[in-house]
Formats: sequence, structure tokens, C-alpha cells
Amino acid sequence: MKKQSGEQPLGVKEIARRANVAIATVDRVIHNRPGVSPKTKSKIEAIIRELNYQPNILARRLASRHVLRLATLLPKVSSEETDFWTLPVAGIQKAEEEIKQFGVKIEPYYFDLNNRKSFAKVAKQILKNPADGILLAPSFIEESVSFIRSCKELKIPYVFINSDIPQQESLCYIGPDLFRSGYQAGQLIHYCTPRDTRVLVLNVSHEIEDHHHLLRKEEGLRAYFANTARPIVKKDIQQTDPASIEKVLTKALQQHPDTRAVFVTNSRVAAVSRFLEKRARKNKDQNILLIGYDFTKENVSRLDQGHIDFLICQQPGEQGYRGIMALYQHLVMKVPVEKTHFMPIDIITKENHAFYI
Amino acid sequence: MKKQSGEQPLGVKEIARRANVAIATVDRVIHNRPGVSPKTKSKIEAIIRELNYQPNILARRLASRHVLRLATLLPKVSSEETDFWTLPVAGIQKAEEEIKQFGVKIEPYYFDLNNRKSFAKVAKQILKNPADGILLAPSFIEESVSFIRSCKELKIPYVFINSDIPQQESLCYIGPDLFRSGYQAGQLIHYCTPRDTRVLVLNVSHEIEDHHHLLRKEEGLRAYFANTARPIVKKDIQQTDPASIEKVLTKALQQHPDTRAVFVTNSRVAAVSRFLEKRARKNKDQNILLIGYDFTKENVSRLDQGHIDFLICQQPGEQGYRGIMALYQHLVMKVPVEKTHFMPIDIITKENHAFYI
DNA sequence: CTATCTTTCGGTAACGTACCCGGAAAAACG
DNA sequence: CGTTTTTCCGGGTACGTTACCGAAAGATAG
Repeated sequence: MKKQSGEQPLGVKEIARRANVAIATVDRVIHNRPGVSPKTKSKIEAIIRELNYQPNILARRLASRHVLRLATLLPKVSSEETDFWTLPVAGIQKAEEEIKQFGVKIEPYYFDLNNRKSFAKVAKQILKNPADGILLAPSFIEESVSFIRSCKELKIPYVFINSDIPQQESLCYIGPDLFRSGYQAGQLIHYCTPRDTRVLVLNVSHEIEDHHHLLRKEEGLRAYFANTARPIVKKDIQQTDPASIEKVLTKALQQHPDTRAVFVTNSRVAAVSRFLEKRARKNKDQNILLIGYDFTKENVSRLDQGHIDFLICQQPGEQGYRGIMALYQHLVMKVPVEKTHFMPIDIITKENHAFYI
Repeated sequence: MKKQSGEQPLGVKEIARRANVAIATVDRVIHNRPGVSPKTKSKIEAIIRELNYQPNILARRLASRHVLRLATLLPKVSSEETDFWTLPVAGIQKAEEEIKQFGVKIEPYYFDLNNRKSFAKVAKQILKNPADGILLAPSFIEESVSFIRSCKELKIPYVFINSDIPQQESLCYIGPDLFRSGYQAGQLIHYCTPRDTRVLVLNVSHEIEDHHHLLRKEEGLRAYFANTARPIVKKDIQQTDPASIEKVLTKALQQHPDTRAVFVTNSRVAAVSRFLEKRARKNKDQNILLIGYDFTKENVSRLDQGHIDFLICQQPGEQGYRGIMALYQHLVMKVPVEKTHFMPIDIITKENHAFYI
């Protein structure tokens, strides 16, 4: 079908005609470039507003000699620790695939989650040849704040992914609402275990990582049970090896034999499930509900085998995808983007994980 | 940053140069238009393959004088019955928003879910001025098959959304795996109610609608409990008014006082929740788990008030979005699309519904 | 008043593709 | 062999924007 001439996407040409100037002049005011007298500038601006001019993105990208560079600053995917970040990276690649035709290029940078310094080092590297936009996981708060200060000076927009640092004028935040996800865990425990049994909260993580995030989840869980008499106990496990987990857990369960639910506040739930499986073999009567976080390969495998009951996930792939798209929307399409994208709190079970991403 | 000359997106110009022909000739080959001798045609085709030529979509759409028309054939959103289809429609609009700059236009058609004939009528209307692609919900199997027969003759690609008719050479199917969603409901019931209590399956629907779909969900539920001794009973309610529901349910619960879970196989769960709420007020001891389908406004409201325990949802908005995008990918980008897009089986609760969609 | 610099603007060649138009060569016809 | 038809192909313009180059007008200095 031929293009309807009924509707009229008026372009620069029409603006130029109406303003009695050349196309080049219209272009100058559109891009806020110098070389236009205030008089003609305001005249052209008026006409642009009047026509509600929408630039043709296709023609713009086609004619533009620039390619937009977006940098990503994320944790390295370490197979031995957790492969959580593979999915966001995949989402980012999907986004790149979609928009690379429009002159967008992504430059990935990775830091080591076990090494604060590596973050600062890689961040400095990015600033050496600054990109037009940045997507970062602000795992280390102090270092991140220092980095984005530089970004602000250079007027480079940045978006936070997976964890937020509020009040930092980021373009937007894309990730979970940690508190509410803990609250959701509370509901599952409430539905699946007897009212008077104990809940064990487990923080399995090195000191270096953000305890703050884990605490928010715990707070959410406790909030759910705030008006009940449910006994809750919390244990920290600083070493992530099986032996340390076994030691702490054995003691905790001995101390609190009424425990019927374990809530692991991060993706290390697979390791916990190994211990509980072993214990259940010896100790047939006990059936403990196990809930944890994140759609890692190992967790899903343990879920599938029935050793984890629920995983709470927050669409990690989508987070990466949306992060890039938010920068794209802002830089290319120049449309305002929502400040906060809370991801859905997905409940993953043995029965539905096959359909998840 | 300037465009790198390092990488080379070779275009028609380069192909023409290498083949020693004019650009127009290359264009003819690319679009399989007549007027090229077999010799030169194969020569050009060889070069295209060799260079792995990827046309520049931007330039293509910019130069093209055609606008792609996509028709959607969906149930009318009826506020009094169920507003399920508002979300897919919203997803379709979002997709249109994204790709309308690329010369894609969507023409929506709606039929009445309570009237088979209206489907056929609207379908005929579409065929009067056929679009380039069609997205349809094949709610009435016979009528749909007849419609897509015409589409096949006209070589118009079509995609099914929300429910499938297998073996019909559709471009793809986008929607739920009904069986597995019922299976998932089984798991929730298993976790949340005592082992030996009864499960009541409820089909609340007019005769005219697809009972087949509801049956698949029931099969899934029964499959979950296949190797257990769990008592399951099924009731059909043909009239959707509160009185009919009350009548059937009162009788069923009297007959089976051991019922502790009710599984409603579609979005009419809100109506069921009203009855159960009333009953619980009189009859304080009984606490019955209620699980149903779909993220309708009413269901969410009942969920939020605590009268529904779980809703199983399948990202209705995403379904519409993906359906349009699949047609776009196929018609504009000419890339192959996956035959089956099973949507995730999302478990929605009072605690997480606020983050959904 | 002329020379030089600055500000302001217009003309126009790209970007990669689609497609119209007209012309040359080849084939068919008489 | 001349004429018509068909087949095959190249030239060139258009799509809406970007951005370079240089011209005209105005400002400043000598």
C-alpha cells in the first residue's frame, strides 16, 4: 500500500519553507548549534513547536556520521562463585543486536566482585575514553559514587542496574525491590509451613559484598511476620565453602529444632540445599522448606531435583536489556525515561522454571 | 566518535562494483524482481552470499514507499465479563509505538466472544482489504481454520496468540502452556494444603467458549497428583452469575466437606472468591485455598483483599507485544522466528502483584 | 574608506536503498 | 534484411537528515 498523503509527518524542509530559511539553519537550531541569530532561532523554534516536529529517526541515524558508544560496567561472571551475571549480559547483547543497526555500540567492562580496587581501576579506564552513556552495577558504593561524580562532570548519563544508590541523579534504576522480595518470601513461608514453626534467615556471603542488600531482604521477611508470633532467627556465614555452611547450620538447627523454613538471602542457596539434602537422608522426619534467590544454573538444577522449593528471581536478562534500552531511549530518541523500574518478583518452582527466560 | 572504517557494512554499491553492474540490477536481484538474465543473477547472488550482505534497514524503510499493515483480530474487551484482553491490546500498542517509525501500521479488529458469527464476519472484513500480516486469537476453532485457509491462499503470515491451533502452519504461537500451568497449580496446592484434603476443580464458563482449554489445565493439575491419593472432584458451572455459582458450590462443598483447595480454571475466580468470602464469614473454621487465572482488574483487587490466594498469569501484555514483533521480525527483518513462544507461568500473590507488568 | 574578522546563513553532497524511465542489445517476426 | 517486440540493464532521483564549505552581511580596526 502506498503511503497515505493524508497524514503529514512534516520535516525540516517544511519548517525551513515556513521560516523562510535554509534547511541548514533549521538543523542548527534543532541541534542547538551556534551560528543562528536569536531572532531567527526563536522564529524557527516557534514553528517547530507549532508543527510538533518529530524528527525521522531513520533518516537521522542514516545521515549521522556518529556512532553512539555505551559502556557497561558489571561484575565478571565467575563460574565458581555464581553465574548470576551471565543473564544480564545476555540481555545486553540482545539489546545491542536490536539497536546496533541504529549506530549504537556497546563496550563491556568487567570488574571482580571480590576486589574493590578492580572496580576503581576499570572505572578509570572507562573515563579515559568516555562513552556516551554508562550502565553499571554499583556493587561498591564508595567507588561507585566517586565514579559517577566524574560522569556527572562529563555530563554522561548513567543507569544503575540490580542495586541502587538513591539520590545520585542516575538516569534511572533498574532492578529489584529487595524489601518486597523478602516480604514475598514471608508469604510463601506463611502458606507452606505451620504457624508456630521457626524461620531461619541465612546470609551466606563474604564480608566484602554488600551486606546492606541482604539486610533489606531480611527486613522484608520480618515485616511480613511483624504482627505474628513467628520465631525468626538469623545467622551469618562469612565463608562460602561447604564445611563452613555445615558447621553453622548444624549448630543452628540443633539449637532450634523447631525450624521448618530456611530463607537464604542470596544465590548461595544451592550450597545450603546440599547440606539440607544430606541431613534429610540421615534424619528422615524433618522436612524443611528452602527458599533462596536467583536463577543461576546451579540453583535451577537443585530446584529441579527438588532440593530447593522456591527461587525468587527478578528477570536478570530483562534488567540488562532494559538498562541499555533506557540509555538508548534517552540518548537517541530523547524521550524521558521512568526513574525507577522495579522488576517483577517472580516465584520460580520446579514446575515452572522451564518457561522462565 | 567517527564511524570506524575498520568494519565494513558493505552495501549494494559495493556489490554492484564487484559484479560490474549497476545498483539497480543488484536491487532487482535482491528483491527477486524480473528483468535480470540468469547469468548475471547468479553472479550477483554469489557475491551477496560471499559478502554476507545485510541490508541497512534504516535506508530500506526510508526509501520504501510502502507502509506495512498488520491486522489484529482479538476479542472485544468487555468490562462486564472480563477485561483480560486490555493488557494484550496495550502490549500491541506499545509495539506499534516502537515500530511505527519504521513504516508499520496496525489495524485492530474485534469480535464478540459470545458470538461465533461475529468472528466470521470480522474475519471476512479483514480479507476484503488484506493486511500484510495478521495476529489473531483463534477462540473459535472452526471459524479460525476457515479464516486462515484464506490467509494461506493469499500468502499472508499469521500468528496465534493466547491459544493455539496446532498443525496450521502459523508463523508462530505465543501464549501459555495450559497443561503445565495446571501442573504448577498442583504444586501450589500440594505445598499449601494438607496431603489428604480434597481439591475442587471449577470450570466456570458458558458453553460457547473453548472448554478444551480449560480441560488442558485440569489435566495438568491431575497429572501433578497422579501418583498420590489426593481426592479431586470437578464441577462445571455453565452460568456465570453469582446465584448459579452459589448453588453449585454450596452443594459441592456440602457433598465434600474435606475440600481445602479450589482451582478455578479461568479468570472467573473473582466471582468464586465472593462466594467463599461470604461462606467463610458464616462458617469460621473453614479456610479454603483459592487459585485461579489471569491478571484482570477484578481478580487483582480480590487478590489484594486476601480473598484469592494465587493467580496464575502468563504475561498477557507481553503476548501482544511479542506477537506484533514476531510479524515485524518476519516481514521487515526477514529473520526466522521461533515457532512456539511459551510464556512464563507467573505466580501472582497479594505480595508481588504490584510489580507485575 | 578599505581591509580583516565574525556572525549568520544558504547550497549541497552525502547516508544506503527503492524504483521509475528510457535506451541498448537480443530475440522474434515478417 | 528491416522492423517490432522482448529482454536486460544503467542512469538518476527520491526518502529526511547531517554536516561541510563557502558566501553574504555586519562589525571592527587601521
